[in-house]
Amino acid sequence: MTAPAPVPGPVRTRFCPSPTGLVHVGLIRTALFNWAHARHTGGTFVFRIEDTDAARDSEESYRHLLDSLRWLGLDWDEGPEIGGPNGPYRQSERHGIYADVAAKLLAAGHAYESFSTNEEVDARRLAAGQDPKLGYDNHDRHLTDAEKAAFRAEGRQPVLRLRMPDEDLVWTDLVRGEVRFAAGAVPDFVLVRGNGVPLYPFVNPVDDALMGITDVLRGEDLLPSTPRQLALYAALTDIGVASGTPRFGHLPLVTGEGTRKLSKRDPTSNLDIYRDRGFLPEGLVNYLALLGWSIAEDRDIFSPGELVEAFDITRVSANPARFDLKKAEAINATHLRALPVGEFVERVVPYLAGAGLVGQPPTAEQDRVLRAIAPLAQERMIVLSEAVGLLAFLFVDDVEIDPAAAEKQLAGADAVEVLDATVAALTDLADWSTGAIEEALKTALVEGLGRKPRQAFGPVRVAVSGRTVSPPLYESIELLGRERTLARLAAARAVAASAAG
RNA sequence: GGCCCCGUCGUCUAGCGGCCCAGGACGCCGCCCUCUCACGGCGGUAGCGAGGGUUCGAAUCCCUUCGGGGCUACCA
Repeated sequence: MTAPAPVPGPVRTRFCPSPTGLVHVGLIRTALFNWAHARHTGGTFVFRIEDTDAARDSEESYRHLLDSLRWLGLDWDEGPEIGGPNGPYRQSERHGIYADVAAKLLAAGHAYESFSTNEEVDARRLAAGQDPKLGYDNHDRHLTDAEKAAFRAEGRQPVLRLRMPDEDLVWTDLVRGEVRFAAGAVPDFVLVRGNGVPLYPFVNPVDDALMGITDVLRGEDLLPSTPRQLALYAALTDIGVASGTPRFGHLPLVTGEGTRKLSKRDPTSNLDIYRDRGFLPEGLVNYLALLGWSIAEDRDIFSPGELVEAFDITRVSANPARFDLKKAEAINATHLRALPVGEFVERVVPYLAGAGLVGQPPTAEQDRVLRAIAPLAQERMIVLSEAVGLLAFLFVDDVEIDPAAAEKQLAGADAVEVLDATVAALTDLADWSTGAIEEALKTALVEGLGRKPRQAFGPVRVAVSGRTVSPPLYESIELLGRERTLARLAAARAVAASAAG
């Protein structure tokens, strides 16, 4: 077969999920590549909802899908809540269209009515010494009117099958190059069920054709269904429903820990967990884009804008890609650190507010503290939710001292001595600033007590922040203020004293 | 079983016949910086699945083989 004639015109891609359950990261990666390809080429990105499975689809899942794409910044030009010239964009609202196209296909002879039951097909395969797994045998292609009438008289409802061409089915895959299926390898498949309900392999290409989709980028799991769609497109083009065959690009599968396709059951496949933990949308987009694509030989950090600028579908790798949480976190952390202070504060406030630490919006004082600590916090976080544990001590009256930290740093007479010296140094400190605090503490603890900095500041840190790990001490003390600092030092001293017995 | 896809460090990848006794990133290890933790800097670890060709020359092209994966519904 010669290469099919492409759909003419500028690029039009689409994303067409079913609203069933959780939003899968592999699905999002597919959406991302379609979006990036459309944006890069100045084309159009169409969003269509394939909600034809009433049993599994849900309105909640539908809303969640829209919300997820919006959060990631994957904006669509045509689709739900936006509309467009090729709507409606929910399959559940398009039923009338399919019956009409099916009738035309039947009338033109591209499709035919088939009455064979699965049992009959298997029996014929077996009788011919063949493996029943080969499937339907194209037996009903040339039924006479009398034969059809006889079947109907038995009460049988025929399915509608597409007549597959007797030639190799070939296409040049955007990511894999030429792919070929031998003539006869794919049986005539079902377009419409006996009960009149059209099937996915039929409605999906019909909608793509009607919506003028030029480039179909989808998961590799759908590659085996492409020869059927090629045949369908040829038929649709013949009857004037399609204006050509789209280009196909089969994206590598996203795998989980092993080598298997990342399943919907795998908790790590759920987009929500990344969002809830405080991944930045641009961080996740950056990482997801790396699953099968690379921007340059020596670079892997980029913004969505830079992705669009550089994206080239023909440079997408054909290998399966494993989702690596560590790398995703590293990429996100880099984006987090690069955030301007104001923006970081804006994004972290919902997490802090959610934990009851600051108001929504924060008070002027909370905002001042947040902005001051932001640069120090940013380089210690990989996701936004970590701000809660890291910064809580700045927004409460009294800290709760972590038992393990107390055990480690407040366990003896040494700690008492250090804390006493610290109180003495800070109580009347004239200039309550980071620099003056640092100088006062070094003088009192390092020089005065003759301790190594490491040992000197441990108990102070735990007293002030409640933890052994915190933002830099002097800055923290300054932001905390004299009153709370001294109160915490006193409280910690009591703990240390009782431990010292 | 059949059809199809894939095969470079542990992971994601660069590489499209000489620039590669293979580059980057994450991870891991070490050192430096240092009030903790990070950040940052420096260094290290580790790979072309195997076998045949083609070629002056192959990670790159061809074949075979092995391995991994996907699909095999009147689901989507």
